[in-house]
Amino acid sequence: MRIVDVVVPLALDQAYSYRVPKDMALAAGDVVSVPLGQAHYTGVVWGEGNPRPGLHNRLKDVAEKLDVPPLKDELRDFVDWVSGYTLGARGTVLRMTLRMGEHLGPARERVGVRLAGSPPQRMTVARRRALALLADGMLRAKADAAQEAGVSVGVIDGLIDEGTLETVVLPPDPVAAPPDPAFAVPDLTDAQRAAADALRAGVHAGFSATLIDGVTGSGKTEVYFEAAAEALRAGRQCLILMPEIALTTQFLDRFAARFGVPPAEWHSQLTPRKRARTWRAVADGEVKVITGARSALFLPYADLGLIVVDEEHDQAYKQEDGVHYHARDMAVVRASLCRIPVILSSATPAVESEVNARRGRYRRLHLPERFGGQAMPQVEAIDLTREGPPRGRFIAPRLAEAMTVALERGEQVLLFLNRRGYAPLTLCRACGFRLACPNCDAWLVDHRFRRRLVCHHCGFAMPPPETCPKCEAKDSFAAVGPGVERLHEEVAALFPGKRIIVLSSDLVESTERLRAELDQVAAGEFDIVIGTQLVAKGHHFPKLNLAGIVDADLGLANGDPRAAERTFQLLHQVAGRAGREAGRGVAYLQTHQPEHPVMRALVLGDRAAFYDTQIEERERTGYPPFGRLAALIVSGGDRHETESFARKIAACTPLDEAVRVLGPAEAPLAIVRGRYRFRLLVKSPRNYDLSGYLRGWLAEAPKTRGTLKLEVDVDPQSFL
DNA sequence: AGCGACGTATAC
DNA sequence: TATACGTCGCTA
Repeated sequence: MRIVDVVVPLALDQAYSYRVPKDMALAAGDVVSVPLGQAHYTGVVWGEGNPRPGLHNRLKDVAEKLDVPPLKDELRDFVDWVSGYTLGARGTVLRMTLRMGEHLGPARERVGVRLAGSPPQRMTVARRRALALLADGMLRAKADAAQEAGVSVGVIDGLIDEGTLETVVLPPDPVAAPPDPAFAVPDLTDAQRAAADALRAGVHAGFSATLIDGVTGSGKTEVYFEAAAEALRAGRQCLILMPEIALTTQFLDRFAARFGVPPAEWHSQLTPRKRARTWRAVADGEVKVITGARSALFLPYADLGLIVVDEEHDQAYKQEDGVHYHARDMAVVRASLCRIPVILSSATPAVESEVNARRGRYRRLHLPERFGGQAMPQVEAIDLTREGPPRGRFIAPRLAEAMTVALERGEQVLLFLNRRGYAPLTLCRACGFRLACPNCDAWLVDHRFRRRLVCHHCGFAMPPPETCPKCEAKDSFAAVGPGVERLHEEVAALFPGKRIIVLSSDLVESTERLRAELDQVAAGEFDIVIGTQLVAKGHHFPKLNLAGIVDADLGLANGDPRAAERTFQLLHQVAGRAGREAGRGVAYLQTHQPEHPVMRALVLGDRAAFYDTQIEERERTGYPPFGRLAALIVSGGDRHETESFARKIAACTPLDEAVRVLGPAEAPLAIVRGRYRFRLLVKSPRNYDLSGYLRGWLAEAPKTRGTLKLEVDVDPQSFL
């Protein structure tokens, strides 16, 4: 009797062994259904059976082999690798590749209709409309026909019953039509062509990692599209990772302009059916190009030939719950296991990527100028200590002046403030009491549009109180600091009659609505755009020449060594929104510290010097990539219990001269959702098996019980 | 004793 | 992830 090891998508590291029924042919990678406890699970054959002694007589049989292409060796190796590196259970990692739901059966049959017989006995207005549409004799999907004719499907069904229309079974519509690499071959600049040639050659040369580095508008996308085209010509699949897939209409349009059709999409908002069909189409090799969020990295590609990581510096690539992984780094790992090229693209690379490029571990392709020879916007600092706005207002006179000029010219203005709501803090003028979240270690943010005080960490919300909860003073609250809503108030007063829109994630009703609003902005239907982070990314506004950054210091407030890098990346991106088309753009930075390296780098346009300072600092302090870091986060409902558990973990730290363990310390946000958080930081040299060290440690450490939870974050984004 | 609530160990 | 099975407190 043959026995195989099967990994099931549960929080388990081990594979379980099953007997193989005589008439079932199984090989490693096959997707199977196995009995486990009371239920059946979809699992994957990992190899020949290796049951622990004593289990032999208790083994169950594999129930069924599913009709799905087997997971390739390279994908199983990837699952093993990610699990080993992140310390996430192998079953948990496998679950990310099996996220196709229960709709894997044959695609739902679609019914097409076309004109067949004589007109119906009884003619109605709706029937006439439907027949007018179908008079051409063309075959149409039933639902499409109903929609196009403006009638309900019931009308079509009625005509089918009468014999006026006949039905035809349609093949399931493909998840995505095949992109055509020859559809619209672009004219490239010399620099772009050189870069594209290098990437094209790389497509046939096994593993390589390339950083495309060029300012916003320098045509990085066009360049990596040529690499994708080459992969397509070779008949292979291409994955394009994006930080946030839901907001990328413009990207889909650009792709369609180059390849004739939009790419297939993969993200968390797909419907279950679409998700299952896409999964299958990827596994069958039917889908050639997938653009997706980080989870697309775990799909079962039939023949993956290229991975692109767009905006590789973006924080959204770091998954912070469940398995903690960084999709950019894992993309490099997957490319290496598959022996294919990976392309990282950014105008402001992560310091880690910059160092890899400087060391020669990544090849660097530099695109020096904006497409069409346009300059980057000129950036000017406004020193808030010397020329700030009057108290209670947030737009400095010089910025207001520039806005007036731009608006008179009929141009658009962008004001960027990375803070939702009206004001980040509400305090009582009488007693100084600050309104805080009952569940978190955070202030309540005043959202006046919604008439609510909201906690941004747990979602707690309450109506604004009439009196101070502490001293009971009436009408004593004062809003402190600006949010986009408060900025809107000020802008409306300064520029009466101008069309203003506030774009902020909490005001977004739906993705479609947001897409529509962004399109309206692009079409020039608004004069002033006030936005949070949302507006920094990838939207192209042709009439926008002036960007005002209301509080450039915002991201620098906490002492994280990565804060400067983050702020630089974000502000650079916002400034890049200005003047992409109409001419030379200008960006104003309102700051209290114009001499800060971030502000100097932006004003002088000296990116290299900024990276020099960051790299020098990381090297001096031994932070990544010059040393390695892991965080252990202990959380629990009781403060004392949580802290003492964190201490117990710290107490069994294995001795190793190379490793330093700091803490436990209260996490930067000590209480979230009523849970207390303590954090241990583990620092090791660069070439050190930190995952192995952590595994050894946690095997000896006490196990969590009750509400206690221990999370492991290898390569945490926050260095605090 | 008998019952439900709750927390934890286990699944091949 | 789902469930069995233990412990515990309560009622009668």
